[in-house]
Amino acid sequence: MTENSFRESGRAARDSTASGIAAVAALAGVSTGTVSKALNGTGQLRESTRLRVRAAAEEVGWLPNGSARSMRSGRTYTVGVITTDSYGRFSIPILRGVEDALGLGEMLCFLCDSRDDPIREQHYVRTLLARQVDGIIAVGRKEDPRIPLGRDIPVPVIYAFAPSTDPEDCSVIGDEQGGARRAIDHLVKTGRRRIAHITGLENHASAVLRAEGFRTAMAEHGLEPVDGVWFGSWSEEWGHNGVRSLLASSPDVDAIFCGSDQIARGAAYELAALGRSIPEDVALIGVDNWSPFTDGYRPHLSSVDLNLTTIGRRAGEALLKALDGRGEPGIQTVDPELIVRESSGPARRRP
Amino acid sequence: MTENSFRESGRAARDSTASGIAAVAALAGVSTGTVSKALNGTGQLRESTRLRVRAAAEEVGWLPNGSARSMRSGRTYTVGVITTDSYGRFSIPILRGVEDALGLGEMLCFLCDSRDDPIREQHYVRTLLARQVDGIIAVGRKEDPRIPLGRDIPVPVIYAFAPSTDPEDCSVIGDEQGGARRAIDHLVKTGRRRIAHITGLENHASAVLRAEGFRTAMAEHGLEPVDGVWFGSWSEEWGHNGVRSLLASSPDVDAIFCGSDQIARGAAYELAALGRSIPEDVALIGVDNWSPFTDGYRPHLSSVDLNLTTIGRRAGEALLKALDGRGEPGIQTVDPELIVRESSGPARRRP
DNA sequence: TCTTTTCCGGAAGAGGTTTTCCTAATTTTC
DNA sequence: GAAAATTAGGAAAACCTCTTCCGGAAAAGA
Repeated sequence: MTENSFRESGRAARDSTASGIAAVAALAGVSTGTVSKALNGTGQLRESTRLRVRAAAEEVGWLPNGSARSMRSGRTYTVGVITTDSYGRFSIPILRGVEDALGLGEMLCFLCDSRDDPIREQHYVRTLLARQVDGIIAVGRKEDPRIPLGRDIPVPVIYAFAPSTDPEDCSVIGDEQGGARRAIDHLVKTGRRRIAHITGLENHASAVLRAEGFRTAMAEHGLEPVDGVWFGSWSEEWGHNGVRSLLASSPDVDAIFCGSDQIARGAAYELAALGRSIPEDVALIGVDNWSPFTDGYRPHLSSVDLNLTTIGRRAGEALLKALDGRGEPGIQTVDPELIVRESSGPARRRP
Repeated sequence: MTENSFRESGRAARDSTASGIAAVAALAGVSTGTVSKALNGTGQLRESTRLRVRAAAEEVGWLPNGSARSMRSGRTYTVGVITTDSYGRFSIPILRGVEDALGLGEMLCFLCDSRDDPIREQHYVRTLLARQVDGIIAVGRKEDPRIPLGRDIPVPVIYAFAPSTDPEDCSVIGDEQGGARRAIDHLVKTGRRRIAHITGLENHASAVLRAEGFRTAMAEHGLEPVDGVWFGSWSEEWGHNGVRSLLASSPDVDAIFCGSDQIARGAAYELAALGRSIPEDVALIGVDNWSPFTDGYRPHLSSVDLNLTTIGRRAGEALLKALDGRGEPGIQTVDPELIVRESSGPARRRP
């Protein structure tokens, strides 16, 4: 160090206006090429040189210039995430998973909210491509399949939650039917037989798939659904109204599988108001595992967690794979999980 | 057009491997500089040339290379958004506002979730700076002031929701006290006198500020708070418990200002269970205007909306200003709004 | 001491765009 | 029809980093 100080100060003074790697080079008394090698651990350098350069970089507070790097490497280590939902409740955990997966690759996300507007979406696709993103993840809000982002997109595209209608695309989605099956299996295993299903909008794939899963699982256990399937809306209020109607027509129901935690919360309050205790008289299971509702009040609600964060993580991983040339088309499903809480506890022993 | 076709095809053939602007230049039979001018509307060009170049760009599907552009201009038209919250309920609307503001400037957001971990936060700051972001927006989850992102950050930083402790920084926050005042004013104006306040954690600035606003507003109306301020947690369950305790000690309360919609929803159910009707016996107002809770069931809840989206928009605008050299340090507050719904409707006429 | 090998580090170019300067071509003016 | 004025478009540099190719110096071997 000391024997170099003359050279260092000399160069530094001579070239003190340089910025970026050149400033580091000047301070360390080496060429820019050497700095690059020292900082990236490439090339053949004396250890002392490497250390000297590192120290110089530290001193001038050097940070790599991403633009310059991308221009050379052709990669930006950046992905675009387009969500059709205004980053609603579903996009958020998915985003988190995406970030988890991409963070490992030192990648950053551009977040774009298309607000379900095709014009905005196309605009974002162009903007993202102009910024040379390495890939794009399209996050949906519903399970309903969606039209692909576009033809001839020169980077990999992964669809999360809402799959692409093109089977050649890569999509990562939740397993709605599996979730319903887990709920029903659990209810049956804990002794319930008169099971009803109150769920959301009939024109949502999520509701339809859950209902299918419900019917299939019931059939497998040799059970008949109580009063078919009650479609309504995704609101807490529908939980109240649905339960009221249900109990009026089938007062002997002993379990209700609800299409969402909001519906389940409404159902819980209404059951209490009608004098049924949970879980002794009626067991309750929701979907989403959304804590403001599952843990809002007693009893805490059992719920099917679609593992949205995992969906996001898988989508991120799929993208990394695709960037690595190992992309696999097709639809990948993520296993849901049943979170058991008080509302599906043991039934009152039949008298 | 026709008289140029020879030249065009000649150049195109000779240089068909070129990419980017060069490919367009070859196809249009002009130089790259001319293409740049034609596409950007700069320089002195014949209209026919401009059109020819545009057509060529269209034909080869040209998109500008963001990296190259940034390298020349020094601007990336990119901002980093660091949220301390896992993009929770508060960050989301703020983000939306940010995007609204920045979209006008054709800017894109890098979204980073620091998860309240200072190490992660510093990591993201470095990463963002390395990517040459034009600015950074730090989004908080609570109103509690936060330590600045760092010293010597070479780009403007705007703090949203959680202000910076350094008054020289630029922060955009909500007006908690103003929100409380609006709620109380409305209650008093509609004839309520025995008003209580049930709110969240005592060590959250949000709760403390709302409580202060509550006390001040009450004093201004010459009223005494019923039973002081009930601090608890931010949960629906606390709404139940708080109301139960409150009614036990002060059964003549005629309005409750709740620190959140979740608390208010719990309060609503408990009041109903105790035989008080809303709003005839007791009026109810929450904070957040979070529709799953305000519109969850009857009665729909009145609520103070802190206008988070506006906070985000203002933050974005402040950043654009700062980039324009017109940045203003200090704390900027955004006006809240009281959304009146059924729960604060007219009281039962006193017998 | 001279040759061969090994090791360090420098010079230069590429990547895509914008911009400045400058020349050539066209139009205007007398 | 020639000189002046204006306009159109080309050439090259700059932005910053990484990488390839090479030359020079030191070390090792003869």
